[in-house]
Amino acid sequence: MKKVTIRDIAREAGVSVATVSNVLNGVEKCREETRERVLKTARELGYRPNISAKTLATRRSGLLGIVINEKTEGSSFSQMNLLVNGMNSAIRRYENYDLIITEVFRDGSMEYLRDWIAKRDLEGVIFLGDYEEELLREIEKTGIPMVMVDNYGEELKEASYIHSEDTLGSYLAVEHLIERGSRSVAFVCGSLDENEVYRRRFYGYKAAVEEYGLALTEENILETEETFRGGYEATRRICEAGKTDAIFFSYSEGALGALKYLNGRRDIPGEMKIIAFGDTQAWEYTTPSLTSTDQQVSYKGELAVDMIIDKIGDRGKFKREVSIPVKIRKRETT
Amino acid sequence: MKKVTIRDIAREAGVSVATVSNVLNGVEKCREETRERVLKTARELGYRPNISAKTLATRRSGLLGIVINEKTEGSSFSQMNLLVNGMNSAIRRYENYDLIITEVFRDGSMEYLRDWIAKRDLEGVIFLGDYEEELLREIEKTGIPMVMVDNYGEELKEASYIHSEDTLGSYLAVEHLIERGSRSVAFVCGSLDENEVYRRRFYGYKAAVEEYGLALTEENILETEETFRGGYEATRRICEAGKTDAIFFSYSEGALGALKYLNGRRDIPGEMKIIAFGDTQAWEYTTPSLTSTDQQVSYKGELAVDMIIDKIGDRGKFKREVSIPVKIRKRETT
DNA sequence: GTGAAAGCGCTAACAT
DNA sequence: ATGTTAGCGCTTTCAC
Repeated sequence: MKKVTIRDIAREAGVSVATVSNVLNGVEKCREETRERVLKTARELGYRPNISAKTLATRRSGLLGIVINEKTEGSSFSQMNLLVNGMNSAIRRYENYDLIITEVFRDGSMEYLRDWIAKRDLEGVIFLGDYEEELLREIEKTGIPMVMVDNYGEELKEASYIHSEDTLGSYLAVEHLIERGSRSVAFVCGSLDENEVYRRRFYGYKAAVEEYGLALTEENILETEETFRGGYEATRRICEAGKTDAIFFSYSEGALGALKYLNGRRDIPGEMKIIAFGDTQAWEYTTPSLTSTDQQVSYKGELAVDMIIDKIGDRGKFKREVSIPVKIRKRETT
Repeated sequence: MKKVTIRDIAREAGVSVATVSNVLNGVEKCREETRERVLKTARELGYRPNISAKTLATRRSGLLGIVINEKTEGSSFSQMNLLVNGMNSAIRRYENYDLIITEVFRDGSMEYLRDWIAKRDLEGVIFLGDYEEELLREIEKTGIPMVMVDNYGEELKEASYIHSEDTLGSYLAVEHLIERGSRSVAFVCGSLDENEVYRRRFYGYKAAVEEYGLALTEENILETEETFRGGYEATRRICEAGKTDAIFFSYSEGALGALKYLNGRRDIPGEMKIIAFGDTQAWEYTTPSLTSTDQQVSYKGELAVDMIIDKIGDRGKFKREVSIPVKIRKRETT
């Protein structure tokens, strides 16, 4: 079964390659009759377009890059698979596009990334999670359309952003804790310095705490490593201090660590309430089941693809910022 | 910054494009002096190869396809991200290769997949999880090198397979339960009919049960949906029957559902022991922490890439089957 | 050891 | 409405 080209179709259908190309690309420059004949022979011959040739001729590869960072991906608990799931659903709607994937490691990935984008003629790239501003700026210089997911970067002028309603979501989460009776809520997150997402969530926390007249104390703000263990340790410290009756986790793994520490030591939610930013089916099945905020991860993925394709159409101009609403899933920890 | 081509390099370095091409591809047909001059100008000009052109000329795209199925990916708990993590690590070792990804949905994905492979000139494809035999056979007909991960398919003659030591692993897991004092072990899995992985795990279970002289009863074998809920319901049924003191979960989510049901109802591990096939960091932090079998998922991903690249080198012939050893991570549920 | 030239499959002027 | 043709950037005989 050798390769069928448009030349074969042209010969067989008795037309020129240009006509075949036109028909195949939906260019309306021929009469219906020819159109159908070309389409028919194409089908009969089992023609499959060769994208490399097309790309070479047009500079359009139909390739969207997905960039993942080591940290996000290494975590067995991350919701990256849901994101990718959403992207895969969305990409099916765009016949000529495919997803190509890479991972950025801590060191010197910039040159790698630039090469990657250039050599594959990527048309757009979606970044999942956090990256150094410098890397992003360098990539933006190449002029490629970019969409950032779960990541804020004030300095990029043309990239679009998708994230959760971090501030509002956190406000609602903390409000929920207070409504359930809490009088002192702790806020646990990763590095506030390095991570705008956590800063936003902190603003939401702060707003709720002040709004409801609770004290905003330093000991109630804990920056930890973003792991199960980080949550466990934070909870231990909080309990040892003994002044707090609820914890908000900015990274959801932490909440599982918290439950581990609390079970057998404190009554949940009586003595300690827990809420986590980020929902997972699993949270229904922890002991006790975990109240959390649902960020519609899969939908974020779909949106990312739709947005990047829009941007490609708009020739890369035009920045957008989309916040995905957050819903509270109330369960046993509150 | 316009596109730099080998033609530019040739002109600048005062040689022909053929020589540039040779040098760039490491063909040893010129003297050291020319070689260095070409390399130097290439660097100075900021040359980046154009893969589409290369692919068009050579039929080698440097693209490896990853196929995911809807089910695996939709599960927020799947370890797909770890697999992809491993693949991304491995792919970095092969300068000319990249990973392109797609998802197979339940219906009529065969034609889609064939097109995908053909139009992108994929050099090899890695399947994660389960697919219909017919689909796989059709793809194999195209002659493309295939590597299957966590999936057994007796009928494919040239594809290679990577999976866990399912039978031995299950044997060890059940043996562990028995050694901890169990006298009646239940086996919970998804559809045995449809899934060879579960059949293998069942053989291991059966072997251990017989080896240690326990009874092999029908009520101790439960086929359920492979979800948290499936595990929860299975556990409820087992407890209501009241004849069993340990459960082996072939899909690890089930174990979380089991804990949910058991906490407050039964003493773990006193009255009921639990073990799950498939480890996750999270299992350290459940209440109680979950004993499980570690299948080195990330390593599987690396191996998949290495194997497919080998196959591409060998021109697609030569079938291999690799079983990844399974280790038991003993925790509080046993 | 190096160069000239044909060609990979497709697109897009430009002609007709 | 359709055909001719010149590339897109690279590889690869085949000559020199």
